[in-house]
Amino acid sequence: MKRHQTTIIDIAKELNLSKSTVSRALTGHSNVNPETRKAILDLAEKMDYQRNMLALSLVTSRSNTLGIVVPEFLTSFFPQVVIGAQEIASKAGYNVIVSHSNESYETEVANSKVMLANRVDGILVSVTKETRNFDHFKVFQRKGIPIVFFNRVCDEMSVPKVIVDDYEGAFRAVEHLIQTGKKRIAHLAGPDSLLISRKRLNGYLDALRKYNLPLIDELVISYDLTVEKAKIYVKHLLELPEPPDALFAINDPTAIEAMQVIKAKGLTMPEDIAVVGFSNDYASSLIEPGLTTVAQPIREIGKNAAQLLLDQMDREVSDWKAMTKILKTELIIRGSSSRNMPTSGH
Amino acid sequence: MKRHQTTIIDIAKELNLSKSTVSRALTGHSNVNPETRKAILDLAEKMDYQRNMLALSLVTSRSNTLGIVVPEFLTSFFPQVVIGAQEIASKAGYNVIVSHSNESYETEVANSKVMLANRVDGILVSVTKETRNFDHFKVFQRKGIPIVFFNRVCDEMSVPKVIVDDYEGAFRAVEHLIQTGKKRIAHLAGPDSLLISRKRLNGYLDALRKYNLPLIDELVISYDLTVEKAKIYVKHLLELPEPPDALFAINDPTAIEAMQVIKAKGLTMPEDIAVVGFSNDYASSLIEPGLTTVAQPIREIGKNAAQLLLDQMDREVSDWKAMTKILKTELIIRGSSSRNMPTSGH
DNA sequence: CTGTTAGCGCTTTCAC
DNA sequence: GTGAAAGCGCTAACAG
Repeated sequence: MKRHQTTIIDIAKELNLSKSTVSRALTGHSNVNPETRKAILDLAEKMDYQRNMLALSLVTSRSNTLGIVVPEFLTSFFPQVVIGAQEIASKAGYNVIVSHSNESYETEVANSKVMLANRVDGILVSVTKETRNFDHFKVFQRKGIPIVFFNRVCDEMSVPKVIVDDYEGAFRAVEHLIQTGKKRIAHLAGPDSLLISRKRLNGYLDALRKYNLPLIDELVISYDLTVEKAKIYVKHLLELPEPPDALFAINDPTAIEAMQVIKAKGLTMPEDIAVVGFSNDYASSLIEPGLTTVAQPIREIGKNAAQLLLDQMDREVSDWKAMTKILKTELIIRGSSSRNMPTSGH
Repeated sequence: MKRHQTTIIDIAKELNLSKSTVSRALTGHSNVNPETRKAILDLAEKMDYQRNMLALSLVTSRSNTLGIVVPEFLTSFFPQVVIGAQEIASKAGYNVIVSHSNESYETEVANSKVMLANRVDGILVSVTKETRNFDHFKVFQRKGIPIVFFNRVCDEMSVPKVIVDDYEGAFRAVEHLIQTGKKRIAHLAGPDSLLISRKRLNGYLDALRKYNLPLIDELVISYDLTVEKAKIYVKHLLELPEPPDALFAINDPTAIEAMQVIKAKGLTMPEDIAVVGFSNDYASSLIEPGLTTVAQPIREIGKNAAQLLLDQMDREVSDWKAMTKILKTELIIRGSSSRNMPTSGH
């Protein structure tokens, strides 16, 4: 199905001009006779002319496109980051192409190749839970294409990163549980491959330590972030001879799954067991009781990451700085951990 | 910042071959000496060669890219549609570029131009609530680029569309409310510009009619789908001299906002007022009581739309059929409209 | 099996 | 002010 789109040559022929002149008029160069320019612009409009960015990119060797590679698109987190990033990108005249990897390493590798093949001028990345090898991203560095990680970052690459104070946030969350009198605090952690899992785990551990609570091995479980496993492990925890009296979950979706299981068992929150999540997803304020959680500035993460990327692109490769931007979190206390709080609401 | 990416010429020079041979080896053509091929493939790998899709697209005049234009990215609806569409697209070897318009007509027009400039081979569109003029999409038709609408479709364009049985779904929802004994059923409708608003409104009206309930004008309100307005109108409804005993909302986010207002007023659901939404968003099962809602097969919408688009691309322009695919909805009854139902849960 | 050539649509010197 | 020509990276005839 061969279609023909209007080109500058079509316009040039129609007006008996050279394509150079048409190009100049269309791109707003100065050296064009005002009348010629007007004729060109009018005809272009009339013929639905739309500049071919592919050809432009080929000649300028910049695509004016940023790539975003995210691990999933199911929870509201990544779409929101994308909104933030897109806002900054389009202000700077860049288009954005997004790909999600469905938490699959293979797909992530394939997606990164698509970004390369489409000659993105830079990429924003948050890796899958399976990703342990980062060669497919190191290629970008070798080629001199700026890369910025956010949220789920690659520890071994020296590039800019945008994260939140995961350790601090986790510490405060667990401290809060301790201060409400909880003693057997469980932690449903993420996979060890993710830095955020390890950081949040460390926050948990240090909070216990600071308040001289013993670390109870059976109360700390790393899992793969799937809904099914979350359910299984929460059930397991609740059926222990000495079940936990509180649960700190790696993120809100996990915490919410936990709450469902807890409710189904007929236990009450926060008395029987208190729950704290991480992120402050939209659902956290809707569920009953409201979910206490460590709020992250999600859209800001996207904005900061995009800005950092744009900053790199203005610089020489040698000038790239591997700075890590750490955004603040805020503990939001709701009914899942505190009886004095509104049971739900915004 | 001028970077140089490996090209087939680099490989050709290194191996003392012509770029044609390199091209043939890389694209898997048959007529290449196995040894030469291996040498080429190995070197390409070693040099991080990545085919330049921009150049390819220029010569083949197909970009192997589908565009998706959605009105917003905040609710889970559109990201889920994108997941479905992307699944089908990538199976067929197409990349996807997504743009959201933030419910702004201006942005939508700009986004459609970006799609054109990037020479997408087809687009999937759901329009903003502001869109009343469709010229920016008609250009695609004129250029012979297939276009498929979904969810928020353009009524005046004769192209394939994927929707759900909005009328039917709304009718069943309202019928359900009537059957639980409700008599003063309000409807918080969407803007009149959207076909889905009108269809759902008609379902509402016909249900009233069928059961001989009077249409009470003050109970039907069209609004702009913003959170703030939802709150204001729900409050208004509740403060009427004769407030409604049920509310059918255009979609789940609206219904959920309504529920917050109702709870804040200390009213109980479903006794004081029953609520029904549309979509079955994730949050609907979490909120307390669970939200009765008309479930749509969200991901299927994306899959069907993408498939319809691919079908067009295999055909001559003259063969395009403007068929409308209507997917089934299902009424999911939860605690917001029925006391016998579980208060929440999946 | 491999090389040569033309051309996709555009910008950009360099002339005139 | 405008045109001619080169070239971005690649594929696809057409030769050999």
